[in-house]
Amino acid sequence: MPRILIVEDEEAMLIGLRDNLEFEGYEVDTANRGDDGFKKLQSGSYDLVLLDVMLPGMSGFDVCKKTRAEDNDTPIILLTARGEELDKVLGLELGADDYVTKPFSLRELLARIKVILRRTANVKQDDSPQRVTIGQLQVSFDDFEALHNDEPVKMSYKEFEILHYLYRHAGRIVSRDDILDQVWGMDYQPTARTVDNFIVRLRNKIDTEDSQHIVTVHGIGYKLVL
Amino acid sequence: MPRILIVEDEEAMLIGLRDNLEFEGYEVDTANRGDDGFKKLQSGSYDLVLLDVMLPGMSGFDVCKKTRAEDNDTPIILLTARGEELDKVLGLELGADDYVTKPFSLRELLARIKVILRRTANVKQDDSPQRVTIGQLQVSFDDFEALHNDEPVKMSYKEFEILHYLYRHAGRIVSRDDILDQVWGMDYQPTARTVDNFIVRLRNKIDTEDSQHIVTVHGIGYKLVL
DNA sequence: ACAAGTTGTCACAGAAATGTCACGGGAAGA
DNA sequence: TCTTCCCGTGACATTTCTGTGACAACTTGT
Repeated sequence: MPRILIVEDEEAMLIGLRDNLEFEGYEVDTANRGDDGFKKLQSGSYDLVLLDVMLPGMSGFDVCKKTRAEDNDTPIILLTARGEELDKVLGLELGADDYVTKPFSLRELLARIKVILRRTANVKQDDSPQRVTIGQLQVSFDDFEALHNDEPVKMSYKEFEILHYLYRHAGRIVSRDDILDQVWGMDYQPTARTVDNFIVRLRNKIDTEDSQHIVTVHGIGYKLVL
Repeated sequence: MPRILIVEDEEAMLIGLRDNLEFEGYEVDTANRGDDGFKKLQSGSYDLVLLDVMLPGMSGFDVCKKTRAEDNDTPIILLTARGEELDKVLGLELGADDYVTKPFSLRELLARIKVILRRTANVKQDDSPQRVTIGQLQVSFDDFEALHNDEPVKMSYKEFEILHYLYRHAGRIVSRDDILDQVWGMDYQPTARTVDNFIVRLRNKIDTEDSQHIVTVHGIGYKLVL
């Protein structure tokens, strides 16, 4: 099911949206500050974002612009209050995909979400697989391929899985247990030491002498910095 | 460079689109009435049309329908306003290839244009000779023929099928199960080992010592590299 | 600076996946 | 019926991947 991020500071609205979207079967994540939302967006792991304009930390407009500036194409629906600078939105310069004006009907919002998800689903099919840059590697998680200067780099399935997990949570700290649960599953789990070993292998392929992308957070876990 | 026709009555939008598309290197022609646009389309000399829905003279919907009725396959992207009968568009019954909802981001529109042009470019290529080069072989999937230095190489039906499947997904990884499902069908399926055997046979015919075209991706499947 | 706890690194062995081969059954054609 | 060609299988060799333990190097708090 598609993953949706809601960035909204008004508690009641946030909860209302979350519950309804979850009821519709979407996976929902939330943020109540603009800057937090932006960070979460950087992970690139959402299929769509509902973005309030008036936000503490960073305005929805800015989140939108900065996201696009990073070549992040995650579809964005802006939630604007009546009278807010609609011109900006309409002027196309922001890079948002759609917007709704508060107060809006839930059915209308849901319809728009569906339309956009459907549209992007099509685009994704046609488009070549997503390529992301991590350190000195160009990685495509879709077809398990990693390139360094257009030369393929060997990576095992587990290495891809771990890197993918780190990537989806880029910028955030993940514990060894998180990784074990996600990649190995709750049932069978090797030593926590095993994770370190994979980290070493990944580092050898990703990091260079002058740039560390997989950072150790002593006592807690690891963090992927893009 | 591809030729694009813009049919749009709103002056500002028309000019904005035209300038941007020209900047991207497209050849652009314009019309500001539905009936004019339709006439220009009849010449069949465009690679793509951006078609507004709300138009004087003839609606975009009608232009779309009549164009298709004339067996004219020029790709059409509809420019719809919010709230317009999206259902119709979505139902594809009109024969449009895609649509964007105003307000749309320019980057999105450009992306869609590229996708469609690429798609149709491929189709055109497919009409021409059906002989492809895979490794040291010249293969024609239509007449089940494989040549190596103009000498026919024996290949069984199943070998062709598997190679064809790999070829259609060239560059992407296909699992043994994918191959089994596609070539043998969901019902009867031999051992996964069987696939390996065919891979060996194909490799003997395709690969040379210095160039591997059928690559194994450990733990996942195989990938054909052209 | 020291001790205690964490993490980095390495080589190795068992496990799992793949490569390869030869053989038997079966279908199509002679 | 006999031959020939494909196909699928199983056994075995080979390659690749995983997980572990040992030890070095590093952090942290005292």
